[in-house]
Formats: sequence, structure tokens, C-alpha cells
Amino acid sequence: MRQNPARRAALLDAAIEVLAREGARGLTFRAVDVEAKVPNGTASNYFSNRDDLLTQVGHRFYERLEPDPGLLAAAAEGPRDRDRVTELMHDLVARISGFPSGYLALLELRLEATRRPELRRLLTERIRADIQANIDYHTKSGLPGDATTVIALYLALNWLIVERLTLPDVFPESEIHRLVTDVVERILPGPRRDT
Amino acid sequence: MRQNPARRAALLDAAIEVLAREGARGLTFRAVDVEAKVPNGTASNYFSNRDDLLTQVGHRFYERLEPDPGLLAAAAEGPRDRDRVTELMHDLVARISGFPSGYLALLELRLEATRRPELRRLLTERIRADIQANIDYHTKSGLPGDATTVIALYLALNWLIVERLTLPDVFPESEIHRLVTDVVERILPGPRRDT
DNA sequence: TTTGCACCACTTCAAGCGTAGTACTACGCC
DNA sequence: GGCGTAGTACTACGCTTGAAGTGGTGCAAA
Repeated sequence: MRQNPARRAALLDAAIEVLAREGARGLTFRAVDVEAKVPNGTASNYFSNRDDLLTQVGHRFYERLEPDPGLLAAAAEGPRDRDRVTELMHDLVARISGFPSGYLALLELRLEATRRPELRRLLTERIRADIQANIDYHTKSGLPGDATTVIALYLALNWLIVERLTLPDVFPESEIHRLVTDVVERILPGPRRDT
Repeated sequence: MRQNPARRAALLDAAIEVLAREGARGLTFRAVDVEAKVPNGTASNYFSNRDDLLTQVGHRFYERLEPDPGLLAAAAEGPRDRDRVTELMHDLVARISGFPSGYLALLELRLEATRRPELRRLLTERIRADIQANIDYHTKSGLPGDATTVIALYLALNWLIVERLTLPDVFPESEIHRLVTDVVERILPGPRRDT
């Protein structure tokens, strides 16, 4: 079991790519080696088994997600109205849709979590924290809507992204902007703007 | 390539179970044989390759979903107000949560569709039709809300089910009923009932 | 009698895993 | 300043496992 943290991180990043591109079926130690461009057997030296690998991928995934300081600050600016929320949601959808591999890998991890208690615990904890952070941010910053509003947005947008990433033609690219706008409008409280 | 349709259907049903329980990684011809309790090699005789198997699973899945005539009739009864919609949504969530294997298998298929054009075409078509049917039913039956409302409900409830089936402790069972109620209330138009 | 399927057994194949063995690098110690 | 040691990278190999597919036999129905 090797220690080199940089190399370990590189292997985990490679694993995320493999997971997104080839699916859980294609995620093998060898495939990770190839993706990370390291010699065969390297992944074997860093992870004791498949379970270990997947759990560490989960950790790594959220480790990479952390750095959002500048973005959070930027989001704190501007008005506090419904249009602002809509704008933020558009940003969110665009950002995730623009880097599909991370999100697809997370979906694969979710399905794996069905069979792996440790992975399930990890993901549950991180996602609860994520939702709670969203709620806190939203309510504290004075944006319209309460905790339930945030959850409803979370639910709807997550599935919209799934739909975009797995079956892009169900909601074609050209209709997404309008669709996000409309859905967010439906979920937010208060009177709607005439558009 | 054998013809016996009953046996083929039984194999596909077995494949759905395997897909849900073991994931895409565990879906092998042999595993299908075992699950369907037929001799080894049988699946080989019915499906030319993995791609063929997955595509046929997709077909079979929707073939099994069709028979909803009595249910649709029952849904057509009763009032046409917001509470009625909430009730219908509760039924929906409960029904799907009660038979996880079908939905989990469909999620696996979605991820596979990322890499399999034919499967992607099939799923896209069926899901578009499904959404459209929901919209048509909803609007024609005079329930509150327009097409966008239905889509918003579709998005939110789908992800809620994902959350329940993959990481059940993120939204614990005990809170689901209240959560569904609240989210549906947020999405439906018009004044809210005081609860 | 012929055709198609069920069943079983066996061969073949390939992928992947883990590790033994070797070489390199850096660091600390004498 | 030379040397030993520890940790790591790299290469290659052997082994295990698992799966796929196919040929052959028996059977049943048309």
C-alpha cells in the first residue's frame, strides 16, 4: 500500500473519468492504470480492493468539489429576488452539464452505494451536508423561498441534469434555458413576473 | 437464436432483477441463467451479445409497464383539486418505492445508454412518450397546473425516488410523506391550503 | 419424419489481479 | 563525502477466475 498522495489523487481522478466513461463495469485496476498513464499494477499498489477504491473515489470526488470560495462570494452579490435565483439555477445547470464526467461518476457511485454500506454512509453524509449548506446559504442570504423551496429546486434540477446527461434528446439543448426558467418560476413563491 | 417468447420474457425479467441487485457489472449471461433458473448457456441462445440483451431489457421493461388500465380509470375519479394531485403523487412515490428493482434497473439502463446509441434511442422515445402522456392526462382531466407544472413534478419526484432508493437516509422514510406534500404544494399553482 | 428447442458438458478465451524482482531516488547516518 | 536504508516506480510474469459459446443428445410437437 503506497503512500504518495499526489499519485494517489491522480489515480482517483483517473478512476472518476473511467467511471463516467466506461461505467462501473469498466472500472478495473488496470483501466485506472491506463487512464492515469502509469504502469500496470500501480493501482493494485494503492488500493487494497475494489471496495477500497470506490470509497476513496467518493472521498476524492468531494475533496475536488470543495473549492468554491470565489464562486460563493460572487453569488452573494446582486439582488435578492426571484430572477436572481433563476439566474443562479441556470449557472448551476450549465456548470454541471459542462463537466459531465464528475456527475456521471457520482451517479455510478450512488448505484454502487446500493451494495456497499461504507460508500453509502459516506455519500449520505456528504449529500446531507450539501443540501443543508444550500438551505443555509439560501435562507441566510435573503433569497426568496424557504427550506422546502430549496429542496424542491434541488430535486427538480438534479433530475433535469440526469436527463440531460443520460438522454439528452428528451429535453433538447435548445429548450433547456426556457425549461429551467419555467420550472424555477413554478417552484419559487410569490407573484410571477410577466414574461 | 431461440424463439420461445415466454422463455425470452422470463430471461429478460431475470435480467432486470440482476441489473437492480448486482448492477451493470453483475449482468452476465450466466447470472441471468441462474436468476431465471434455467440451464447454463440458455441466455447465450437467446441474445446474440450484451448489447442485444440490454436493448431487449429496455423493451421488456416498458412492456411490463404498460398494463395500467384499471389504475388510470381509478385515477380519473375523484375531485380535481390540489389535494387530489398530492394524493396521486403520494401513490406514485409509494408504488415505485415499493418495487425498487424496476426503477434501479432503469437507472442502470440510463447509464448504459450513455455508451449504447440504440438503447439511448429506445429510452429517449419511451420517456418522451411517458412524459407526454402524463401531460395529456393531467391537463385533459382538469387537474390544476399546466404542462410545465407536470414537468416540474416529474423532475422533482424522480429525483426524490432516486434519493430514496440509493441513499435512503438522506430523506428518511419518516419524513417522506410530509416532504412530498410540501414539495407538491410548492409546485402546484394557486393558493395554498393552510395545514 | 422433420424441425426446433431444452439441456448439459466441454473448450476456449481473455481479463484482470497480485506480486516477485529490479532499479531508482532521497534522505539520514557514520 | 561516502554509504546504507527505506520507500517508491517500473516491468514482467503466473495464476486464477469467470464467462462465452458451441456441439451433441434427447425430446416433443407439427
